[in-house]
Amino acid sequence: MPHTYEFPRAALTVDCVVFGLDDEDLKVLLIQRDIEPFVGKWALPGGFVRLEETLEEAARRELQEETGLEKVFLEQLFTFGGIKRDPRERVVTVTYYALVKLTDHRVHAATDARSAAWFALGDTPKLAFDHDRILNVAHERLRGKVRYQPIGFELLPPKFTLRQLQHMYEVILDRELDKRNFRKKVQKMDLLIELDEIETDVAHRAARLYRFDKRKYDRLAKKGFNFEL
Amino acid sequence: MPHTYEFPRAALTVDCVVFGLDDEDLKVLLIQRDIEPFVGKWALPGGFVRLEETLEEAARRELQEETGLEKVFLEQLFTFGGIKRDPRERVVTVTYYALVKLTDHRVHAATDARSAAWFALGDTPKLAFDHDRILNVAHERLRGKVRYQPIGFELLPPKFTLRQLQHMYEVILDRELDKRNFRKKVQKMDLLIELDEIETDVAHRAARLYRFDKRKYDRLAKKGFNFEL
DNA sequence: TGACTTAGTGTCAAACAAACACTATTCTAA
DNA sequence: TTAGAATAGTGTTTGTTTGACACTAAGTCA
Repeated sequence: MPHTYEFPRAALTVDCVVFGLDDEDLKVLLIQRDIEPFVGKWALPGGFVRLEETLEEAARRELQEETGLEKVFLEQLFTFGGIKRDPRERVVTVTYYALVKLTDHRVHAATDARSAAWFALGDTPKLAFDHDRILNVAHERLRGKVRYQPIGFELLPPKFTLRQLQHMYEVILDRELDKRNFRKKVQKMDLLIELDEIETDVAHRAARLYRFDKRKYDRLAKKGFNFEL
Repeated sequence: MPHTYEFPRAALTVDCVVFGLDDEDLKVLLIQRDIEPFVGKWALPGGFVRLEETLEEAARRELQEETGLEKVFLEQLFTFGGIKRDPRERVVTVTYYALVKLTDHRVHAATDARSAAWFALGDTPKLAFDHDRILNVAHERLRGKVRYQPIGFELLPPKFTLRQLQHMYEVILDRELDKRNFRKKVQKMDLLIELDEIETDVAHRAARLYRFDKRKYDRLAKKGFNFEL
């Protein structure tokens, strides 16, 4: 049990900002803390890094343990190392942001009885630690990155309509886009596969479904192609 | 001396990729290690984080101690947490990249007798640890970021010619730019202050000097202005 | 079958990007 | 002093991209 070092060491954690999208808003997944400090407060899912796992492995493990999520898009965000960010002792946290298809993960009773819930961005409670700040940084990163990397598709189901796609960008970028110009642009990129299917269960004319052509994108990206919305 | 914890902890370090620019190339500042492991090998300047300093403070302190550099542009790059990246034990490193005006810092005998030297990118020796990879990530980040944030000015002296500015972009982006189009573009941005001075000590017609108008940029950036080369 | 809802489509004008070449100024060296 | 070498500095044209803008088609529902 004792682990002794010549110099004092900071504790190392990972925290994840999980974004999901529904018909209305961009949402973030939070968990309610069941231990001190900040018992009862909402916080980002996360926890301590073990010596035998990489940072990303730690992030995925915590995500799975606390929210049940697996195999999600996950990317490192920033490392926060403020001296007093944890009241107990020095804790440095490596943060990640994740994008998930909310349709696949509607219900999320956390596996370990801790409660987890989706909150619309801009409607989140005050969070534990400096997690409000982390959430902010993540949101900005998402807004910035979505415009020049095709990560937005991670928020949509595999088959989607052009309207859903446009809506996703409108929500993230927080501005309206012109329907005709938007469609012109994405079609010209030639990264969408038009399917022989249309949406179902809508109370109006059904729209055509598309898939994102990831293989083609990866090929083009290697040759220096630049996705730009 | 004994610092004991219930669970084992990784050591935490910072490492810095310091970029400088001269008339020829983009350069990186390396130090030669004088302790194990990798004695004699070249490496990025860096060292252990102390409990009473933030990550950025640690990076600045190490930079000052090992290379004499102070008050440089410094931004967090990425956190590397591979399990075996240090042969001794688990070490997680938070990396930063710095941009310095090489003209101000031509000679860098390191203050603590460790030797430090500038290497042209693409002409660096094999580095200690995973520092080659870190250098690569930093180089890519610089290439990406220079196009939509006016950080390139950090590599130039306060007063510079349009030719120097263009050359800086050509070196970083690794492609030639059209002189007239380049000048048109930067002048239109209206972020350069034309000085009543021209360069000296050149064996040909002297060019006009300019300054980057940081105040104006900061004002515009707040209002959502987007620097794009 | 009429009303409602969303799908899907094209044109024009303005701004921007990319290609392109010559004259002007200063210094150097014969 | 003058010819040559080096870089400064400057506009136009053409094709491409962006942004504004409105109607018909298809399907659902009452």
